Amino acid sequence: MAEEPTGELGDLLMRVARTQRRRWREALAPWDLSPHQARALRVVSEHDGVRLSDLAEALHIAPRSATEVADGLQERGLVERAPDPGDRRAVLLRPTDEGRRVRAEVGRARAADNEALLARLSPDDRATLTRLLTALLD
Amino acid sequence: MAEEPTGELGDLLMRVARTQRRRWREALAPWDLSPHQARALRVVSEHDGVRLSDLAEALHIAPRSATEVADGLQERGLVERAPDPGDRRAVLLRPTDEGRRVRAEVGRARAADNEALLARLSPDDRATLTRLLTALLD
DNA sequence: TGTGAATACTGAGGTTACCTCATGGTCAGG
DNA sequence: CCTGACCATGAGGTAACCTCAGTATTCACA
Repeated sequence: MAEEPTGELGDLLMRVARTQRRRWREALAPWDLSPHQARALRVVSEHDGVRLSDLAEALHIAPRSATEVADGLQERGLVERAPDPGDRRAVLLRPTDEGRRVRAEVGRARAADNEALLARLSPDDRATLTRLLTALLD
Repeated sequence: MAEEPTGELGDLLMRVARTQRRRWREALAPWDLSPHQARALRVVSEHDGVRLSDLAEALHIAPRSATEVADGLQERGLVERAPDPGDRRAVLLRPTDEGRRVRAEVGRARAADNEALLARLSPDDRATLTRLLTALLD
């Protein structure tokens, strides 16, 4: 039972996305990070001082779940928790040096992965694709 | 913490896919089916007489997990199990009348959903998008 | 033609990544 | 200074996967 032929354009889009997601997951394997963790590391690294609740919002998950994502990154020594000086209820997440290093490596891997996917498109085609996809996002 | 600006083309693609996946999940809500179950119902309806192992392959999951997907559809009365006359180890899945009806409804909903997504693209743009996405699939 | 290896399904039990609800500490407006 | 909202997290639950083992059956072939 092989793949069915590509029917709708929507199907096609989902298939490309699925392929890319799989590639991305594989590219992430050397660091033993889930896509979600990698994204969280990026958010934390970019904002330097991120509340758990903000992380939850960025990741579109419940605040309680952000605690667990942060736990995972903290166990690996990639982020650390610090009290928010302006609000003693809150906890701020910051990248460790190791976290910054890993995040840079992962960023490079992601760029390379992206480039590999798009290698077969001309610059014109890429611009066109960007235009069309942007149009689909409202 | 709002959405970050769209950086890479790969990001853009994933965002469109994610939006579409969410829309699709919502469109499926009236039938209380997961995307996976809907896909399984489609596979079963199209082939009339599908082994569990074939379903597993079509869904890219372990055979054991296909049993559970089938259980879910059977509980809802959408498919039924029957012994394979040609191999007494195997079980064949068939849609019930209700299953066929639901699958048709879901198919219409999916088509409408797809159409809604693509409404803002001209026919030319759709053809172009199809070409570009196909190129990305090797 | 009997027999060992392979195959089909499923029970048992584990993992992951989410969730809700409850709790203790903190903030802020009246 | 008090009441209601808000922050993070413990406790506990669920859905959708997985592996491993077991039973029934088929198949290859000596």
